[in-house]
Amino acid sequence: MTTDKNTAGGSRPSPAARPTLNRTYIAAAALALIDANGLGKFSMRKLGSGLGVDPMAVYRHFRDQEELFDGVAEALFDELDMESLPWDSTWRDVTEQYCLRLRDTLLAHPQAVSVFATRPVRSRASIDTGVRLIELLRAAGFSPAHALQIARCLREFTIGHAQSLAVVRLGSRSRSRKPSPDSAAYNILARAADDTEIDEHFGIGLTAMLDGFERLA
Amino acid sequence: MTTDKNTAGGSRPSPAARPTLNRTYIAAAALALIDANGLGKFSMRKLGSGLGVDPMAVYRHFRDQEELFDGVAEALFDELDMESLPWDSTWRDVTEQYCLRLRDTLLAHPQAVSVFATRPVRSRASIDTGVRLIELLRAAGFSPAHALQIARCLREFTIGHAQSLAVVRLGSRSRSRKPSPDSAAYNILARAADDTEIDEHFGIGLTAMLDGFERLA
DNA sequence: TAAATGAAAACTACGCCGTAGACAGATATA
DNA sequence: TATATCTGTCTACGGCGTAGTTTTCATTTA
Repeated sequence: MTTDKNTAGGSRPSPAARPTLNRTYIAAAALALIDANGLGKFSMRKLGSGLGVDPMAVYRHFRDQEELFDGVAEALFDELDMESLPWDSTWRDVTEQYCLRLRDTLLAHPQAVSVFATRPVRSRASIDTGVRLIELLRAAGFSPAHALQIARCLREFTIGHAQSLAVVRLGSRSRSRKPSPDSAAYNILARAADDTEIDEHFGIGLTAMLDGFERLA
Repeated sequence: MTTDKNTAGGSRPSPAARPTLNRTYIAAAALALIDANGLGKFSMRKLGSGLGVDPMAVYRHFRDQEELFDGVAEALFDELDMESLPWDSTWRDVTEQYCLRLRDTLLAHPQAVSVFATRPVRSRASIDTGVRLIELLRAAGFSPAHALQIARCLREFTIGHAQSLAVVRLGSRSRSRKPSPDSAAYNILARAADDTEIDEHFGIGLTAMLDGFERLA
């Protein structure tokens, strides 16, 4: 279709203009495309055209779209920069920073949150971080089982929160903000919702959970 | 293509065999299809064929696939049967049962969890339940803002947990269960993971959170 | 009874999608 | 130089969502 730049002969536009594809570069481009247009409008063809490359070129590096999305999730994890957490601080400090950073990073990519939420990240970096977190909790006096359970709970709450918030913030749905159906009870809800920032509760829930975990030590 | 049952004339297979389409019936069929084949393999055409109907017939009742999925989320909410919660018990009892029921219902449809997680349910029943929950928490001594925040936290943790668990349970990915990379630290994690049921932590996190909320009253 | 109405479902068709498979050029290895 | 490998290209197929149009049929009205 757009064969105007590759004129019949089949020579590439320029030799070293593009630095050869690789998984992380492609995954980053895919994430950018999802950020820009939403997951629903993503396609392998658009990715190829965004990369200035034939759509099938991506398949040299990823088996299929699913595996590419695994790569996108991995890219999101890498963006967390987990090594820079205050690992020498208290377990409570570390876990809280972990959650906040996870939340902020996901919310920086609201269109990609569900990609991250719907698959396990199994990269080496991810596993190492998990191990490190468990070790920290063990050192703080938690049993191995409790350490694992705490880590799981925090991760799930944070992702659930980010997902929910991303939905609200993107929210192309729901035209009628306040139908206000003459019920006093509903007005209480509406008023409370008006007065409450949509993300204010995360800190409260996190504190509540961490407080609750203290007594497991 | 499959015109063998409608032989040229165009008469339907049987007059009253199918009770005319409607939103809830179609949404239930869509949910069943998602349960059976996964969200990725769902298509409007398969839905039509599953209903014994032309694919375009569904568009009489839903604007497009997105709106159909809204209907699926609503069907999931209705399955929660929120009216039957122990509304006369303590706030803690009610909220705990709410979370457990939400969790169980979502896990009964692991392939559809992300449909529920990625859109707000705005049906009358859903809003009424929300209002009722807020009222209950208010009556228990929480401020309107805190009531709302507590409800949001519990919902997000529960959905995040269900999503995570659904991913693990379906998990067609990840062939290598235990690569066991000779690290003692890793072995601790692996051992803990072996000894810890994958869903055991939900109760712990829920209790921790609810304990933490007690002090807000 | 017969004609008019209107909703429900079917049919047709368009452009986009994921990706299998064969191929071509560049680069590394012998 | 000969050969293998690695990367990106090209072609093509079947399936997809859904816009636009037409058909069917139950209901209403004359």
